[in-house]
Amino acid sequence: MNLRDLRYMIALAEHRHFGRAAEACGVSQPTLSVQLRKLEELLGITLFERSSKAVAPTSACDRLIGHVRGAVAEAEAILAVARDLRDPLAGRFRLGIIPTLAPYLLPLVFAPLREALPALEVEPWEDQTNALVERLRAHDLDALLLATEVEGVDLASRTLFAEPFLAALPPDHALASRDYVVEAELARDILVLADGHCLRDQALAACGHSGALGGALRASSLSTLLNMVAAGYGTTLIPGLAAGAAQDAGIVLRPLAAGAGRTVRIAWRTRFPRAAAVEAVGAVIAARLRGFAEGSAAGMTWVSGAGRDA
Amino acid sequence: MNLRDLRYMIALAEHRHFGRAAEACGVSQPTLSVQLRKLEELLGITLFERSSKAVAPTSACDRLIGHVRGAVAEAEAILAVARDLRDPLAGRFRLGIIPTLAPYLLPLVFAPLREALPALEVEPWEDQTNALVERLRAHDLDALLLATEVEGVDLASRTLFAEPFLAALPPDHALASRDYVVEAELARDILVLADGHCLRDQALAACGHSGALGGALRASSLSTLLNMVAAGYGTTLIPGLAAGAAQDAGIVLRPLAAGAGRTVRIAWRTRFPRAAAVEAVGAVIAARLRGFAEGSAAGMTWVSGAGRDA
DNA sequence: AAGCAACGATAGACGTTGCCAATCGTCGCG
DNA sequence: CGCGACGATTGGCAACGTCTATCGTTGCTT
Repeated sequence: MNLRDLRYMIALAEHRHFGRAAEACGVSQPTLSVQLRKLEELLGITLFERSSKAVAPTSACDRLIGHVRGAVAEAEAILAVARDLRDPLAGRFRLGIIPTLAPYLLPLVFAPLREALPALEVEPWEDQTNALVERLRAHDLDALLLATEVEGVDLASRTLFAEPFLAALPPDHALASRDYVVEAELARDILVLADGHCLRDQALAACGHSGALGGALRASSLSTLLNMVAAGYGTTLIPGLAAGAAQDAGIVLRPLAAGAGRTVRIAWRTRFPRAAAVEAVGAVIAARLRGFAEGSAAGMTWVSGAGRDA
Repeated sequence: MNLRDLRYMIALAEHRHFGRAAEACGVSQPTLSVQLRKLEELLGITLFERSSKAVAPTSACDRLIGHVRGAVAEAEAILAVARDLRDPLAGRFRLGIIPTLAPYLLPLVFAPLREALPALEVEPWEDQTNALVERLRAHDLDALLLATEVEGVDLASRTLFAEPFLAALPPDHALASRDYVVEAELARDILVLADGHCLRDQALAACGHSGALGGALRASSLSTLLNMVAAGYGTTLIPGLAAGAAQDAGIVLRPLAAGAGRTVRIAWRTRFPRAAAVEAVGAVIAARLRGFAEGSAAGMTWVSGAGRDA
C-alpha cells in the first residue's frame, strides 16, 4: 500500500470524478484509474461504484476513508514537523556543564545565547566531568562545557576561553597582603573539592601538591569551599569566573605568579549531526568571554572585572 | 514519502542496527541503508547518528517517530478494516420496503435472515416506491423490496414471490357469504390507499375501476384501511401477507375469482458491488415465502395460513 | 435514428524506483 | 597486523508508476 494511492482515494471520494480527481492529484486520468483499481484489488473490496453518470463511494469506502485521511494527515505532519526540525539552530539543545563553571558562566551567557540563537532551547545539565561524558556518549546530552580535554575518537572539542585561577585567602591570612601569590605557597593549607571535580585535581597540580591530603576536608561545591575559606579554615584556588562570588563572601583574591589556570572547552560527539548548533553556542560563549580574557595572564582583570560588568 | 520507508525508520529506531532492522523488514541491509538515507534527504534532517559502534536516533527522530508510528498504524487499520469489509455478506445492508409489505413480511423473514446471514446487519427503511427508488439511486439504500417493476438500465430486479390479493369484506357485507368474489364486484364500494401507494393503483386496476373515485376516502396505511373495512365503510383488496392482520381485525376474506395479485421483487443498482448480498437476501426471502406460494392461485392457502405458521 | 460528447477502462512504451549481491571503508579487538 | 563487525557504495535487474493514444459505453442532441 502506498500513501500516494491513499491520496488518490481521498481525491476521488471528494471529486467523485476520475478526471477532476486526477487533475487535483497532478496525474493523468488513466493513472488514477489504474492505481485505484490496484488499491481495490489489494484491499479486496470495491471502493467506488462507477457508472456512466457518476462515481459514488461505497459504504466500505466510507468506513475506510477516516483511516485513510488519518494516514495521510500523519504523513503531512511528518513533513511539517521535519520542516521545523530542519534548522540545526532550533529546538532543544542539552548542554552539560561542570559544577565549578555552571553557576558563574551561565548567568553571563544566557542572555547572549537567547539573543543570538532565539530558536535554540538550551537546557543546562550540571554534573561532574565523568558523568557528563558518559551522558554525552549515551546521547542524553548534545554538548558539554568542560575544563578538560576529552578522550576518544568519537568525541571532539574546541577551546572557548582560558580561565586563570586565583588565590582565595581569608582576609587575615599571611598571603593576603601580597600583590601576587606563588602557587606553591598555597600548598600548605589548601582546601579542595571532593573527588570527581576536575578543579580539585587541577588546583592540587597547580600548587605542586602531592595529592595525599590526609584528613583535609573535601568540599562538595565551590560555594561551600568559598564559605570555608571566608571562615578562615584555609586557602584555595578558584576559577576566575567565581571571583565575584568569592568577593561577595568576603574573601581576598590574589593573582597567581605562574598564571595557573584552566581552559574551558565545548565538547561533542564527532558524529553529532547538529554540529552547527555546537559551533554557534561555542561562538557565542567565546565572544562573551573575550573581554574577560584580555590581559588575563596577570589575573587582575578577572579579580576586578568578573561578574561585575554584566 | 512512502509507508515502506516509514516502516524502515521504525525498525531502525527499535533495533538500532541496520542489519537486524533490515532482517526484521525482510530486506537486505543495503536496501534499508539506501532507503533510509533517501528519507533523511527528503525530510532534510538526520534521523540517525551512525557510528561504528552503534546507531542512535537523533532528537529529531524522536520527535518524528510518533507521527511515523501513527501513519503506519493507520495503514494497518486500513488493511484490518478492509479485511472485515471484504465479505459482501457482512456489514450494513440498507433495505427499502414499501409500507404495504413491510409490516407483514418483515416479521416473517427477520429470523431466517439472521440465521442465514448472521453477519449482515439488515436495516429496513419504509417508504413509498418512488421515494425508495430515489434513495436507491442516491446510494442511500442498497436494495428495495417492491411490488412493481423498476425502470432504467441502471437498476435491476429479481422476482421473489407472487402474492395474491384477497377481497376484504365487512362480516355483514353481501359478498361475505360467497366462496369466491369476482374482482369487478368490489368496484362499487372499494376503499383504497392514498396516492403514491402502488397497492392503490393495483387494487383499482384489478377490479376494473376507472380511477376517478370522487370523494372516496384515501387511507394513509393498510392498517387504517382494514379498520375502515371492519367498521363497515366498504370493501378493499389486501395483499395476501396481510391476511392475518385482517382476520385479527374481524374482517372476512375471500379469494378472488381471477386470481389478481402482485409480484414482490427485490431491486438494486446494476453496478452495486455487493450483488452477492442482494442475491442472498432475496434467496432467503423467496425460500421463506415458498410455502405460502403453493396453491396460491386459489388464494385459500393465504387466507388460512398467512401469519399463522411462524 | 444517427452523430457527438463525456467518461472511465485499456494497451503499449518509457523512465524511475526499489531491490539484491558483491564489494568497499572504517573501526575495534586479539 | 590481520580479522571480524558494520554501515556505505556500486551495478545490474525486475517491478512499478506514469504517460499518450485509443476503446467501449452511455446519454444527449440534431
